[in-house]
Amino acid sequence: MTRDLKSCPNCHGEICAGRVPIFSTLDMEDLAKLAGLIIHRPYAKGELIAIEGSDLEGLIIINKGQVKAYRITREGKEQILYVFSEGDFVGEKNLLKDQKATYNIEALEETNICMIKKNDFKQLISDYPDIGFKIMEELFNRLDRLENAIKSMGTQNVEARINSVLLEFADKYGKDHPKGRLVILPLSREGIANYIGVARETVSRKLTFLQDAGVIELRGNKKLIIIDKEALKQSVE
Amino acid sequence: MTRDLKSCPNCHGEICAGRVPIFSTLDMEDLAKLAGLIIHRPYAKGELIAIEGSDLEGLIIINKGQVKAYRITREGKEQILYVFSEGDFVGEKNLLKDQKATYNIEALEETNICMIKKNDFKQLISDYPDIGFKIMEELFNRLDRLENAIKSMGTQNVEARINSVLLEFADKYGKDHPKGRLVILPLSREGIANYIGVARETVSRKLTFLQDAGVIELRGNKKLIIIDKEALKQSVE
DNA sequence: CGGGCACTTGATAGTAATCAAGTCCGGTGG
DNA sequence: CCACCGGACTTGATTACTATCAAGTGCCCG
Repeated sequence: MTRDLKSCPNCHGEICAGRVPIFSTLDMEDLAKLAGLIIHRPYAKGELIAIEGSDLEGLIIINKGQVKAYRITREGKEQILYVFSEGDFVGEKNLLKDQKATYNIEALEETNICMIKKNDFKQLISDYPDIGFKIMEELFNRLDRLENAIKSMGTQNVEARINSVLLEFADKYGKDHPKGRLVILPLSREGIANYIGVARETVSRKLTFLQDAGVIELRGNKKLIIIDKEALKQSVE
Repeated sequence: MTRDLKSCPNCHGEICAGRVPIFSTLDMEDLAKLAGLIIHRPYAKGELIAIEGSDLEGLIIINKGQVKAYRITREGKEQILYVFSEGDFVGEKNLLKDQKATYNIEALEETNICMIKKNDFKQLISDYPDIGFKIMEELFNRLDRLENAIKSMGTQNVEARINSVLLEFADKYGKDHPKGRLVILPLSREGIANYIGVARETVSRKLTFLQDAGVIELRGNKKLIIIDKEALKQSVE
């Protein structure tokens, strides 16, 4: 993060900030002011944007692409906590406390990020309480997801976990399709396994099981079609 | 929550608000103003403060006592998400969105709460951005705990889960003691089991195992002494 | 002193992890 | 265009762990 942060060629500051939900309450004039505070930087697939235990200079906003936030467990396994994509922010925990990053952030594909320095951002929230509310709203969503994840992880219910991750991806990365909803998976089988905390073989088995049950249709390794969304929802709650 | 909210006999508004971390940046004058907005209410042990799916009128602050926040899983098991005690707040998710409560809140003992209505609180944050920052800080802490919980739940590592809950309770409910740290457990074995998502028998077994290993010493069902804190920390990370 | 409740302890069974082969697919080079 | 190669995925067999079922045991309170 201490490397050269050059302006990214793919986006202009104004557009970038305007696309982000947390700034949706700002008008053009405010956005223009904000644009000056933003630093851009591109990352290649597999490149680390932040490393657990290192310092973060500010808030990171995903402008294009996808990233995963993960930790390595004591057993050496990767536990993915979040998958973020365009418009999401990350690194917020370090805004208030002078805390080190609590997880690694890695680009899952070619990704452009915008960064706002800590103090600039704090000032921004003081000036525009609505931005603070937006941040809180997003934090509530994350808490919600984690609370749900814990509920399903607690009950030893691997099936429910797979189903809810499929529904989550259907929401974020799905397109409508004559047979149902076509989902382009941001993660490999192993990635999904690391996300929901099971072995990768188990993911394979459960997915083929779901296919046999007619709930989904696998289309190679990166795509699948959700045919019976209700069946997935049902077993989640 | 729509029942009679009477002023509680055990506390005066000013003191109540002053004791709460999120209001620590307010001076006496502001606290006095705030006091007028607060509604008090006592709850008996076992009484429900909020029910999943019902409306919440505002932010709840625990003034005295302890509460648990939990959901019932599809298998009919209770999944405890949080244990809150004096100075903690809860019900924040409903402040911004007009959302129903996402979990039940139940008093674990005789408990007094303070409540601030939604709109009053939003106004308060707009007027005092520092309160918003305090709230965010606490939300970050909760995210942290949940992220850690997921990490240890993902790895099938029941021991790590027990150890981290012991460390958590040692922090919040522990007192120093010649042999180590005396912890007064807010939850029964079953409660602990529901908190970390295992069977209650497993909690018993692991605790006796820890006692045999000389790491803790059980003192009846409600108290224990942590003798070797480092051993617990070690296996958590 | 007796009853009830929470906790402990033991035996069994189920589920997912792990270990171990295969199989499929995309890419590369002939 | 086809054959080969490597990586990711699938499938199968075994193992390990925890849930579940089932008795006990101890403690608190009347």
